[in-house]
Amino acid sequence: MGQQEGCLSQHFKHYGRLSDSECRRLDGLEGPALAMAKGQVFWREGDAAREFGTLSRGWAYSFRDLADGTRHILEVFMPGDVIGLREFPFKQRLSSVAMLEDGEIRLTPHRRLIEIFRDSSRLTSLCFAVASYQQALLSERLVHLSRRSARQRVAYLLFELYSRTKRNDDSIEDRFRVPLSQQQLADALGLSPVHVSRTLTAFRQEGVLRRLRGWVHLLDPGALEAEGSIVGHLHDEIELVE
Amino acid sequence: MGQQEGCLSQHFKHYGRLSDSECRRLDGLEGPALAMAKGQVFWREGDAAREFGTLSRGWAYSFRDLADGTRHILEVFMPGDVIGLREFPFKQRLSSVAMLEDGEIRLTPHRRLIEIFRDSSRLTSLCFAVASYQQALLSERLVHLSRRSARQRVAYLLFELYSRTKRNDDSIEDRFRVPLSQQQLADALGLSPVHVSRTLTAFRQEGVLRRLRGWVHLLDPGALEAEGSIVGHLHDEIELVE
DNA sequence: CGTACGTTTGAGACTCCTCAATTTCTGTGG
DNA sequence: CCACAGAAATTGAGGAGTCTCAAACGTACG
Repeated sequence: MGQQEGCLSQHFKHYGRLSDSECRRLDGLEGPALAMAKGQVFWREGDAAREFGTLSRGWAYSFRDLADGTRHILEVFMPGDVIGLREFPFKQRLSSVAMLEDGEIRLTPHRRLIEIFRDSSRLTSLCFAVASYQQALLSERLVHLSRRSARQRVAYLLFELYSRTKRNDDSIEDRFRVPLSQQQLADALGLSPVHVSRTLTAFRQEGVLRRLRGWVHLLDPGALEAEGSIVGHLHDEIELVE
Repeated sequence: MGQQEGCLSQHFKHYGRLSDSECRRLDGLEGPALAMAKGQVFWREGDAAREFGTLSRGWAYSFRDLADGTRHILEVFMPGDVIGLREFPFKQRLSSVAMLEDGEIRLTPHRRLIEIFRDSSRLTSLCFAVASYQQALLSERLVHLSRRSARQRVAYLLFELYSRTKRNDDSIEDRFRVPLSQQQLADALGLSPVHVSRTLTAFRQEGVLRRLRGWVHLLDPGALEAEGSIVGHLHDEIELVE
């Protein structure tokens, strides 16, 4: 999942097999790579929504800023992910999106998607699948953030990122990237940064994981999975109907 | 939004204008009304997902039961709402669905939806809109449940239900139905039932609202809206691109 | 080498939870 | 219409978890 083109078809392949012509059809949608700098906000809540994006390099996140100054991170995107597809039917962005690090984004105008709708009900279903998977991630996070302890929340989010990393690259062992600061983890988990720090320290002292410079070394994946009471691996349960 | 047919087109109209033939096309999808009893669970997490539903009478909710015995309510459905559309691309239900009261549901097999995809890119876009609106509600709830006080959570949920009620029936003044017990409100808000009770009592004593027999009498909508820091009315911001 | 940012640690306060008892509501049968 | 049983809601008291504020420490980058 690098700078090269083909991210879109790569991503869609998670949801069902693609013929060569369908791959070409999808990859033909991708615009040129736009360079994005760390911290850059490239969509803002309320902006006109005329295209969706594919993150071809770097990590990003979507967020909402509230009146009281707090920020909530809704989604964390990793390279290869599709961004903003759920806003396709609407005129405006429902959340802002910013880069966690330097990267590249390729845009696809919504009208190209409508062409797909006209041409291929198979690809239409896949678009639905992409959007639904993201919604499933959101639901899952809602469940895990509402009535759960800080330990459970942190464990859940780290395990989600671990699972998604493995989905993209099966060769991943126990080290994976988490380029979020503790402030950002806190904003994603609804905790204070201070308490995120305490929780991570506790996990380190218990020998569950170690964190350094944007990487997590998972010493005891089982313990983390149990702590987060992960029911099943979402991407295993989600299978596209043929 | 009663027992009669036509719920589907009624619901879709929220997202864009429909021609007569499109209305007929949609309403032709609805199966016969199935009677459901209060408390009845008609989909269970993991069940095969072969159809979506339209709630033609009564209220319902979707939920997840966790290993530790807690339940989390993800969505609250009111008459006219579409249920389980987001599971269209998948084989299994991602959450269970149960009735809050007696009612009726009409089912539509997923393959009928694929026919729509083939026939009409306009209706395809509308399907996307229906799913995306529900996702927007979920995101909104995620934001409001994560780092907010009990007062803010309760205010937010009640105001969401108030707004959605008004979306369906503009003549609503200040009384609207909320057929959820405090236990169920707690399960939707990630609070204990005890604290929901205390919070509602506080609102009553402050003259914000009164609750009786599944109805809420809103004495001071502005106070509730401010308490929940509602940014804007979701359904105003969401407009389908033509 | 200095500055800015991110992380760690400590102390006290506050919100919300749990447990338990009591009261009110709702529906049913006499 | 009233009596009763079961469910739902209220109220109280004590405790656990997380927050805020503040200071010290570590790390990256100019």
